[in-house]
Amino acid sequence: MTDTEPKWRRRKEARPQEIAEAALAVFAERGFAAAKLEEIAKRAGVSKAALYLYFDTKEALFAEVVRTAVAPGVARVRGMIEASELPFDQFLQLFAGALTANALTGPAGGIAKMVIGESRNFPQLARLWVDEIVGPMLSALTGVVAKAQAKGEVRSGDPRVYAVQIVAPFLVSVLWRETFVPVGEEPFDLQALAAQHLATLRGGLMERAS
Amino acid sequence: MTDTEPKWRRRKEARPQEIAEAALAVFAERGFAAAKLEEIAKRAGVSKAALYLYFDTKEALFAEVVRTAVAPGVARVRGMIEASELPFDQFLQLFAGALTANALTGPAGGIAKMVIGESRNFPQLARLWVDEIVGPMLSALTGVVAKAQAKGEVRSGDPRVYAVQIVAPFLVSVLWRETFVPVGEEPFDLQALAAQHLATLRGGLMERAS
Amino acid sequence: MTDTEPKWRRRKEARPQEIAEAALAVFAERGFAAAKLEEIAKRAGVSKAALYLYFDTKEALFAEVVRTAVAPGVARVRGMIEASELPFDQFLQLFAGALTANALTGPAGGIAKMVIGESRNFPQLARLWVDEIVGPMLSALTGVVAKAQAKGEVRSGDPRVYAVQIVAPFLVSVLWRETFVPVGEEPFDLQALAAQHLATLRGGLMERAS
Amino acid sequence: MTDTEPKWRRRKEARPQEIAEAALAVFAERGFAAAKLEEIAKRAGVSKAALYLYFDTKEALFAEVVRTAVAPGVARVRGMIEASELPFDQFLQLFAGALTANALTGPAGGIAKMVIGESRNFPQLARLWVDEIVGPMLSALTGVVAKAQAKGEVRSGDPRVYAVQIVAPFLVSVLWRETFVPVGEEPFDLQALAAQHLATLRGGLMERAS
DNA sequence: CATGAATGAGACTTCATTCAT
DNA sequence: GATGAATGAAGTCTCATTCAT
Repeated sequence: MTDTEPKWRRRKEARPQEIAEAALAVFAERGFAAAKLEEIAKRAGVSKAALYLYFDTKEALFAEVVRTAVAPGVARVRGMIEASELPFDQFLQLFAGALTANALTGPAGGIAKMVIGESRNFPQLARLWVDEIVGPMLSALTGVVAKAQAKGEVRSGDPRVYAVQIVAPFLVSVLWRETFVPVGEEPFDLQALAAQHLATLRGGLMERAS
Repeated sequence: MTDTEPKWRRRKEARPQEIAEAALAVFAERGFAAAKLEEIAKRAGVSKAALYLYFDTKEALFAEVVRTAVAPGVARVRGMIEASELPFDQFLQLFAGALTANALTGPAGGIAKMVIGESRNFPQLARLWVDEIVGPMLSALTGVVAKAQAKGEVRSGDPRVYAVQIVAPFLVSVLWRETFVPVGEEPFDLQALAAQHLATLRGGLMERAS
Repeated sequence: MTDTEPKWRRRKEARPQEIAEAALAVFAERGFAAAKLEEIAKRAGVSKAALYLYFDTKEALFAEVVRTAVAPGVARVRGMIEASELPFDQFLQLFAGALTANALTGPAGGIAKMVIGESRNFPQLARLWVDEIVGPMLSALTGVVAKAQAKGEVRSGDPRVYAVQIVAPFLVSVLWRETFVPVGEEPFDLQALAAQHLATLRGGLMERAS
Repeated sequence: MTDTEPKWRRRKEARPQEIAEAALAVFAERGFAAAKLEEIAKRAGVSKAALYLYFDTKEALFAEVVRTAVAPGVARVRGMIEASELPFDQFLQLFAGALTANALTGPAGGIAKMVIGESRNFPQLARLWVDEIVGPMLSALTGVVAKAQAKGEVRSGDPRVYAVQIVAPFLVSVLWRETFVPVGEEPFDLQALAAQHLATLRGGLMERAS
């Protein structure tokens, strides 16, 4: 009745969220099969059995967690698409800035690992990602490129390939961070990489032949 | 008398290779934890127990398989390094051609998945790969870029980042093939991608500002 | 409503004890290697997996069980030592009485078998027993004998050997019970053996040469 | 044809004997279940498969080995029985001497361990030993004691118990050697033990009360 | 709601035993 | 006769999942 409970006690309503976060972390680190519910429970500060109050199976928890992690990304993609009215050069800058800000902080790396690593074991997962995230993102980007081509801002060529060229270095450096930084390798400075990448996209890698 | 199908055949020399190949396939598909020795054995056409005649543990089999898959790659990297005396433009062409030829056929995608997916669970594996493959490859490429910069062939900028920019689209399209093609997505045409990527590297993505 | 026999019952406090007892019995009968966890579990009325809630490995269970069986013995040895102020003759009687009472009822025989049979495979076990049980017991007995020698109650001679002479028949008859009685041999009547043994110790086996 | 073979090459006829010896050693050290055929084969210098040329199963090998180890003992027991016409005092001396000489060198300790440790798993083994060795030996000794009692050389009392009293210290010190000496304990000097034991049997442990 | 206790299914691994050479 | 190669059966151990409190 009265508020005799210590103030730091977590709210019941927060539980599913806390569990999902713990699960995301563990799945991202270990992969699906090697992740133990026990560890997830411990990190979430609950008992193993409690997980089943909120999720039916390990698989359901996994799917839910990955799906949930998608939501913010989706919104951001939509934003990018809307920004596509800008001149292409400015668009790129905006886009790179968004990627940098997000990829730096967020759990994107861990999620990417999971999707890559478990796609064969969970085709639904791959599908979900294609449908909800990667596909839209890639089409949007492709569309922007195509539009820019129409406006004469971008050279001719397969716009889908251009899209990959734009995104790939960011993805690779995030995977690098997840894979090799833990064993002592130098991470990439995303900020610097973004700047240099933009410059290259603008003018090529090589000195003007002239 | 007639060929009465013996229960098993003696093939000491062939077996380890056969097992390693089966293991590579299964590990690449499932990841370490989800791979079952039973399936590896079945694909190799031997009993589970036979695996232990050639490998001490599942982990040892995994490590060995991933390590072995490295060898051809190492040789190729060496080749690239030697090619570094060429004009940078020609070098790029050669390099892209080599990647294309190899990444198209080989098990590179599956191996990449394994390394990315299991690096947290097997840090030794990540180390091995950094030390033996990725590290040398990246340094070699970085070195070539730096040399080209000294000769005025390449713009100023962090050569390590340039190296990533060069390689990233190839890596991403291989991961795409492993991850999303199995669920019905269109693969990338590496050949075409290579051509367009080289063009972009040469002159930038965008139309000359004039 | 009625007592619908739940699949299992919660008995946190009782379980470890129950398991330990079952394990002791099975180990004593079969030895370490031949003992199957399945049988231990069945006798304890739990599943195989439940054993691992209380013990980390089969080996740990074995060690723990043997170690635990030690405790009462230790106390008894201490008691004997305190009794050492008695005249030697009375001491012997007390000692034999204690051995008889214990060796008759307890699991001593089974434990002895285990220690003897598994000492090579588990040197730690042999050490534990020497340090905690056999060593102290033997030294205590040796000390009592030596003291009695000093008081002129016992003939000259190696007191450690006297200690063995005193104990050996009891040990042998317990081993006999464990080894040959199950195949139909007559057991020894410990009570009678104790009486006759004491008499012999007092006056020798042979008629006075006169 | 000609004797070009190195002279140290083992004869085929020696094989079974060599295998049996190796097996005895391994069984004595490890017990039946923990003994690995691989180790036995290695010690005998043959392949695992070769064991099956001479013995049908592991169990058969075990039984055979233990049975074989019996033979010399049987002969010795017969000898003792024949010596039973001697005055009891001299008989004891002879008997103790024989035990000492044999128990010191032979594999008796290991065999005793095996019989004790595996009697529950191999009741036939226990039976065999009772029937062939322990039983005859004990009856013989009991008989000698009884005869000596009839001649007034030995006090009244259960002759079977006397037999145990006579033998027990020897048995215990051999078990001690097998069990605790490997972990660093001092062995008993059988010679000295024999002497002191005989003295005790003659005149008791204690100073004449008078 | 929450959890400690329990379990069944399944994985890796070992080993006595057999087969083809 | 001898052996290297192979296997089936079995054992230890793990873990997602469920029950009783």
